[in-house]
Formats: sequence, C-alpha cells, structure tokens
Amino acid sequence: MSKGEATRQFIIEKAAPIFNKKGIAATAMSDIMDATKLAKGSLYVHFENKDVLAAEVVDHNLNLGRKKLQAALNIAGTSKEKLFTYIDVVTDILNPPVPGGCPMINFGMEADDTNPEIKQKINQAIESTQQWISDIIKQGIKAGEFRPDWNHKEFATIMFAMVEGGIVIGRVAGNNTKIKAIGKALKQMISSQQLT
Amino acid sequence: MSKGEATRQFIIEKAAPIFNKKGIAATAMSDIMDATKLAKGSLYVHFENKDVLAAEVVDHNLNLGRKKLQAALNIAGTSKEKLFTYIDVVTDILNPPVPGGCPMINFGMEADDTNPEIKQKINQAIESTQQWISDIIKQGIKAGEFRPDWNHKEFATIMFAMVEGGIVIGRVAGNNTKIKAIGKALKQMISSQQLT
DNA sequence: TTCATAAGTGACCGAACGGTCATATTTGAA
DNA sequence: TTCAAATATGACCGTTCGGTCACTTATGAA
Repeated sequence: MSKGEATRQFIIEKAAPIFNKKGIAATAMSDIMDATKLAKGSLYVHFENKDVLAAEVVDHNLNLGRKKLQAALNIAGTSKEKLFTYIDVVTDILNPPVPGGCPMINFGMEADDTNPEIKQKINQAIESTQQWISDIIKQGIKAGEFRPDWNHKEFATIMFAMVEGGIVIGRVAGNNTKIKAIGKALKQMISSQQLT
Repeated sequence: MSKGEATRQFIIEKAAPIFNKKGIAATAMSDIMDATKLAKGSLYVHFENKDVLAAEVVDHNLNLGRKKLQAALNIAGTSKEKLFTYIDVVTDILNPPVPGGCPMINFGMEADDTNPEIKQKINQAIESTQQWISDIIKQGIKAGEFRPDWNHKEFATIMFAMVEGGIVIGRVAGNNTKIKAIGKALKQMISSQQLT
C-alpha cells in the first residue's frame, strides 16, 4: 500500500465515527481535519469533495458491521446458532460496530429525503441483510433443522425490522433493556420453528 | 389568538416538514424564510434562536402523528380494532403524518448522539406510545377479548419495534411492500391471542 | 382617534462553511 | 543518488451560516 493509499484509508477510518454520529450534512471538513491532524488541502488530495469522502465512509461503516458479524459467526455451526449470533451481535448496542450505532439507520434516515446515492447504498445493505437471514433459514430447513413450511422470507423481514426498531428504541433511551427483550423474543420465535 | 401567536404557529407549520425531511442541523433559517416568506428578523421575533424553533417543531410533528392516530381511532371499538387501526395508520408510510415520515425515527436518530434535549423528547414519545399499546391490550384482556396470559408489555415493545423498523425499510426502499407484510404478520400475532 | 406596544423588515456582523491553489516537502522507481 | 511525481501545507476565496439591531409598519386597547 502506497503512502497515499494509507493516508486515504486513515482519513476514512478517522472520519467514520464522526459521520456516523453527526450525520453527513452536519459533519464539517474541519471536523475531519481535527480528527486526522491533517491540513485541509491534504484531505482534498485524496477526496475530490466531501460527498465522495462521505460515500466512502458509508461503505466503510457498513463493512465494519459486516466484519463484526462475520467474526462472531466463526463459532456458529447450525443455522439456529447463526441466527442467534446475529441477534446477539446486532442487539449489543453498547458495543456497536462503529461509534454512533447502526449505520443503516443513521445514514438511511438522513438520506431518505436528501441523498439518493447514499439512500441506494443503504437500501442495498438492508436488502442483502434480509437476504442473508433468509438464506440461513433456508439452509436450516434443507438441513432438517427447521420446519419446512416456515415462511423464511417473511421472517427475515420481521427479524430485521424488530432488531432495527429495537436499536432505535435503545439508542434513544440510552440503554439496552428493551432490545434485549426483543432479542429474547426473537430467539423464542426461532426455537419454535425447530424440529425436535 | 393574537397576530403574533398566529404568525408563530404559521412558522412552526411551515417549518415542520422541512426539519422533518432535512433534519435540524441541516435546516437553515433561510429555508424557513423561503417557506414562510418572512424576513429573518421576523423569525427571531417569535423564536429566540433556531434550537427553540426546532424544539417546537419536534413537538408539533409528534402531535401530528398523535392526531392522525386519534382521528382514525374514532371508528375503532374493540381493543383488537384499536390495535389494527394503529397498525394501519403507522404502516401507511405513503401518507405520513408529516412529509418526511415518522418524526420519532427522524429526530431520534439525529439527536441520539448530538442533542440531549430532543433525544429526551423523542424518548418520552417512544415510551408513551409503547405504554399506550400495552394499555390497549390490558383493556382487551380485562374485557375478555384476549388471553389473560398475554405478555402485553413485551408485545407492545415488539409491535412498536416492528413497525418502526418496517418504516426504516420502507422509507429507504421507497415503497411500502415490506412494511405491509409486517403489518399483516402483526395482525396475525394479535389475532392468535384472541379468545374464541 | 390616539399612541404605546407588538410585529415585521433587511442590511449588517463575525464565524464557519466547502473548496482552491501556489508552494513546500516527501516518496520511491530508475 | 537523482528527480519527477506524489503528497502535504495553509493562506485564501466566495458563500452561507445563525444571529443582531435600528428602523418602519401594523395592531388593538383606551
């Protein structure tokens, strides 16, 4: 990795929690200057403008979420264990993948009326997450782990909505009480689809 | 209502969809000037600064949501009908109470890391909504409409999380496909708690 | 009708915004 | 070691930001 590539990556990493917490519009390039200790001109050597940096940060934050999940999934064996791991990881809002919490909600809610490019990025992430859940269940059904008549596509949507809604509740409340209850309920729903 | 009070209310109403769509930080007083056709000085006659206006707008938008629900609830009789009405109203994301969608998610996700006053306002709205759902179910249990052992507090949290999570999905996708499925699933969960 | 008060105006303020560029420094292939 | 290209700097630019204020106009109680 060249010096330039390293600096570029360094800027993204330092900018990531700032954009995630303050939002894109409310984050100033001066915030990134402070965080990186770089001069303004240097930032513009690596990013042609703020929107390009923001887009890269969104991708980076989404990747941090994916990586955190992937790391936890290494231990999981069965489909049930994978789903439980997903629940444990995403409901652990006191240890988010990026400071500021789930980037899908943060950037999605900022972008839905103001930023079509970011909105589309987040939409893809949301859809692929649901697809991933659905696929895990499908594998579990094929493996004889779950009831074959389980509507896995619908449940994937419900599960995703429940945890994301729970994140909203938890972040605004400043605690994880409610989302832990949501996680527990979700696990019961999953267990009820288990074959003996 | 004096002229001043009328103007103050007028400003809040014109500002409401702007703050809801763009967010507080990204909304400029010049946006409000454009929307109201008032001079800047006039805005500051009625609001000492932008934060005061924003706080009033948040209250106003939360009230619009409550009013929309209340209006729809007039037809509802049983507890089940009330819950179904709630579901129909909040999942109708193509006709939100304020342009920009649910103010609880919009302002909640902006404020959680940046604006403690707004965060607290939203937290109260979220908690009272869950309390309202819980109370409706409790009434239904007392009336012999629902199973007495239904965990109504837990279900209120789950129901709220599901619809809010569904709103995130729907707004970012730009359609109501998924949230309609969520509403349908919620209605089935409710119906399954009905006594014959 | 009077007139003190309330409401509305828009030029103006300093600060912060995103972005540029001439210049200086560093890098690493040849 | 050389030196062109890559990287870093910070003063500077025009614009927009939230907010102020001297002033004009409108209101409505007496």
